[in-house]
Amino acid sequence: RLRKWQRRIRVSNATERNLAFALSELDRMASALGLPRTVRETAAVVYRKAVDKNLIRGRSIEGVAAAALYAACRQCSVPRTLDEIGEVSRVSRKEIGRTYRFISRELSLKLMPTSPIDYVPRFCSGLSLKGEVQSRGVEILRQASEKELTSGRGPTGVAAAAIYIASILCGERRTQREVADVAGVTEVTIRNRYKELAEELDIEIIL
Amino acid sequence: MTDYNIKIENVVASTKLAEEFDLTKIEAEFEGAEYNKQKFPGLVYRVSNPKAAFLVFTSGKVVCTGAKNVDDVHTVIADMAKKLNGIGIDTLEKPDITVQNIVASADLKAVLNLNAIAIGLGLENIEYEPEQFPGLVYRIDEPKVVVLIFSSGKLVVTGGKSPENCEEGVEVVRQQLDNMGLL
DNA sequence: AGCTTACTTTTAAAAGC
DNA sequence: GCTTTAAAAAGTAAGCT
Repeated sequence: RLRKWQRRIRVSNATERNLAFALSELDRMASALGLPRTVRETAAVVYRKAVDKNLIRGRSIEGVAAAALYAACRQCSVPRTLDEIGEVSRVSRKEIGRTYRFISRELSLKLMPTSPIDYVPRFCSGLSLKGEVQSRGVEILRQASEKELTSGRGPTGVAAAAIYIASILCGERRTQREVADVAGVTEVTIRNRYKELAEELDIEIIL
Repeated sequence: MTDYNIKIENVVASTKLAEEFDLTKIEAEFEGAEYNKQKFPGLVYRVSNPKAAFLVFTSGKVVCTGAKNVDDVHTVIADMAKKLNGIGIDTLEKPDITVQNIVASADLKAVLNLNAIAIGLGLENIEYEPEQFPGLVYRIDEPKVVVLIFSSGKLVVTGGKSPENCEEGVEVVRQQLDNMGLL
């Protein structure tokens, strides 16, 4: 029947229109965050899976798109915090977080919590620090992890503290404020974390 | 030796003390009572000795929270009924008091590796987002409680209906961590 | 730098939006 | 889903001196 076909076409149009909108949203947010094409493609895959499983019902396209992007960043080891995703989305950080938990569970993404190490390259380049400092920072984080100094602490804060220490050890000192601004944490957090790392890992910091 | 310092921190209970309440009258008679219908449909009233907070509704139902143990809940609710009677409001004779939730804290006395625990318990069974909150969230089916696990070894058990539920919850977590060699 | 206050998470009930 | 209550855990944040 003609009606039936018209309805299918209408649904199809709506579905395609929604998908197109979601993909443009992913592109817009990814561009604003300076994310590489691979991450956008990963996010698109996550979003399509969510659509295929009818996970959009009762949720906004923008919310699911933001959550898919958040998940994709983590899958690609180039994490952005919920706050950062929230800054380029119309949806609140709280809604993105709740949607992320939902699709993460429904799609069995099984993502490990974000590692502080994955933030090192981005933070270091934001501070114009060379590969040597990055390596130092990563090494400090590995030792910190072995000594149980990262459990329960914010990944960005620990990463920032490790970079702060590494920059000093490499003779390319960055101030706590500079590191704090790039990492999106307060100077107080850098101070608390770096003091703990320096003491527990026996690192001498001479200012 | 099996000293996990399990301590009940909060008990939430509900009951029906009357068929209906005139919250405006109670607000006028009880010192410190707060009632803003547009803000929240219940009247808020705090008491001490034992310390607790009440949410009183026009339906005659009441929510009691903040008590440190189940006995205190009964004591405070009985006191509340007396106070209501004191201002000329009749209350039901034998109110059915239901404990709805108990929050307890405990200490496994061991530093924990939350990443290892996340993998051990199964990423699909837990929630651990250190960027958001330092505790790992573990939902147990039997007893049906939620346990927050911290790297310090401290625990928070919530959702239980009885002190026993909380103790069982701690034991379940302790045993699972022990079996995985993470304690 | 420190102190204080406050928000993050979890849980449950109540009545209404 | 939100609103309101209380409470612990530990990390982070913000305001004030």
